[in-house]
Amino acid sequence: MSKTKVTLRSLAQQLGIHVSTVSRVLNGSDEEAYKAASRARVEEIRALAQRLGYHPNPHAKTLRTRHSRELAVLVPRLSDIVMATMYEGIDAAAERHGYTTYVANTLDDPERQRALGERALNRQVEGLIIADAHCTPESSWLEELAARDVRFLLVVRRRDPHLSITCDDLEGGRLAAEHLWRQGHRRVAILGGEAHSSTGNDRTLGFARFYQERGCPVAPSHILRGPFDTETGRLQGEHLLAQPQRPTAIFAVNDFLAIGLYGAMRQYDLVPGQDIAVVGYNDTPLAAQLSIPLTSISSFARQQGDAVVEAFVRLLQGEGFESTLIAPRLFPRESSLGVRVVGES
Amino acid sequence: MSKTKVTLRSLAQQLGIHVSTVSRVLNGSDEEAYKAASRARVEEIRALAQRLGYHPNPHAKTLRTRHSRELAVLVPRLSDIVMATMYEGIDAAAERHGYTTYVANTLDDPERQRALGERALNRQVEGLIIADAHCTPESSWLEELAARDVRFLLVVRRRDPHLSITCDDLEGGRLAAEHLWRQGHRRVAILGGEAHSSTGNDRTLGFARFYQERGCPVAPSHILRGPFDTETGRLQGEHLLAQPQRPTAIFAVNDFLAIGLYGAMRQYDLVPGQDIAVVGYNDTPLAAQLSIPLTSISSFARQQGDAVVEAFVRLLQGEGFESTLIAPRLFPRESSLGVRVVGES
DNA sequence: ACTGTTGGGCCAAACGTTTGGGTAAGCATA
DNA sequence: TATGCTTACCCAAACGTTTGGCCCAACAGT
Repeated sequence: MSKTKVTLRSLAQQLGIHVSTVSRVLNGSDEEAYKAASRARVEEIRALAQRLGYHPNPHAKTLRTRHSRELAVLVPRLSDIVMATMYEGIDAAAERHGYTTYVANTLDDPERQRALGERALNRQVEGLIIADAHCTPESSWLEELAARDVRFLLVVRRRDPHLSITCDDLEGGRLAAEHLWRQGHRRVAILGGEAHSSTGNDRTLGFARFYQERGCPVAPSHILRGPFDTETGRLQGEHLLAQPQRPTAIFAVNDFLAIGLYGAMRQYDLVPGQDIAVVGYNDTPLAAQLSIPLTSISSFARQQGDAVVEAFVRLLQGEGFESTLIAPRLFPRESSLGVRVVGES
Repeated sequence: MSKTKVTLRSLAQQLGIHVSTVSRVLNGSDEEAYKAASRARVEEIRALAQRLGYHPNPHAKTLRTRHSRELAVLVPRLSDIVMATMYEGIDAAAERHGYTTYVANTLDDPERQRALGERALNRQVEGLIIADAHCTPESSWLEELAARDVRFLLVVRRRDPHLSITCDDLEGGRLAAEHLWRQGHRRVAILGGEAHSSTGNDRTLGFARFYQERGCPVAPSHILRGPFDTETGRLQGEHLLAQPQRPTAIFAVNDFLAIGLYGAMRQYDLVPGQDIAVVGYNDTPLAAQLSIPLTSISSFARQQGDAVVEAFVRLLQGEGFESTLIAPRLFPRESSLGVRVVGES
């Protein structure tokens, strides 16, 4: 095939016309094209480009126009199914809009976050999509970015006042609480996740507030914080179950914590949904497929990814934008139904 | 801060020297640098670059050198934990070598695979890492690539004779078989995954061959093929369990199939590891954390990702390379231990 | 006949690098 | 004194685009 690269110049040469004409024809609208060349020429140019399989060199284009049509995405880690799913949404939406994306694993480490973010910026990306923001102020990187007029958008995790697209996690926590409250659970516990993440905080807070408002606050000793993983779920589960006054229901702010909790319960010969009600979060594909299907709250990760890109292209086009909350939804399943609540109530 | 972009030229201007000198100093070795400028100058240039935070424009660099130091990675989907984990390995290794990677979800669709791969090539990436190869010849894209001298490497899934880095899945299947055979299982079944993927095929084949060689071939009706997901695992599990002569052990070629199988078993009031032995594959983090921990075979996905990048940089440096198999390893857990095998044996 | 206007282009600079050649000054050597 | 070798640079072209101007011919209007 094309022994030699097919470029704007090579096309122009073959047609005996100037490269600028070819350029205008090939990347403008019809209108632009017909302004630059006659009808016949336009046809001719397009046909040749088609036949030879011309593709503009994106680096040259970027160099010239200073627009790379690239976005960088920062995630804690891609092997987290929620992040991966969210990123799929980003990827698909970016593709629709002709953007390419880089993704970087920051391991939730502020230093790596900064380093990788800056590297992306040096690579001339047009903006940053940040999915690993910490709501605790260990780092002022986001503020610096804002001051430097770098365009960025937060997703999944928020940190006000920066623009973000997130699930309404306060509402999600409330949903979980309401679900359990309705079934009579009064002694409940929360596996609350990392304190630096708004997801863990908001879900915990939304849940706790619901019970609080009904005069039945969640015992502080029943609110556990820690990493978002299965191992932690097991550990914290063991801890809770060892207590004299066991909770009758446990809300885990993500499904992995819930799965770990399942494991802990099994050690105590307790059955989720039978002895203790369990509610998870994120509605991971696994939730519905576990032996005992897990009640979970969907945060619509894919949609979040989609939405953040949509927001970004609007932003890049100079349109305004405000932080957005996506409504969560609870999917009730066996793990939280049918627990007979006994005792004081 | 840097109101204006800091470029080679801007540096040169401030020092009153020529841009080429700055270039040579800034990106060559010490040797190169000292050949291009005096000791004092070198210091001066480096200091200024440092102070102003100079970063070369990668697009200009690529345009000029025709080397983008970018790799594209094609995966079926990133929300598959195995792929995500493998990609983390790629990402880390690429970072070490100063390469950047793009990743694209091809949804295991040959057309998308081709389209996204070609798009990456048009973006001037230096090579393709392909993790979604089909071993069935619906598409001859790989052969075309080879004919065009495009550099690419397969990972996770192989398709001979193209170069690949994969887990030794035949051996993995054998490992599973040996494990179950030793515990007396003679009536076994396989959830074999997609027929277009070498992973499913090799694991199935390795397993079946082991039993075959011992005069106890796996019944064809006990070898089920289909998608790699949990839903399929449940369906195929239900199918197997409904048969009059139930298998006493089931090998699922990935953990998701196994988890689906758990669900099916529960419907029949059968307990994994007690009534039927189950072995999965990939040793997903979840496997060990399930209520009934799942015996699984690690394919060391992360290492595969790491290795494929290492291989790629060697390849790009013109060094030779041969397809490599990574040894799998079986992690025995509760799901496959302690099943009393009764009946003819 | 003179003055616009428009259609159909061409020209050249610029984006930020890299790199194969200079070249002038200074010094040693023959 | 002529020659050669260093040292420390400079020059210019090239990578593939985009884009603000410029230009010439043909035509319309007055």
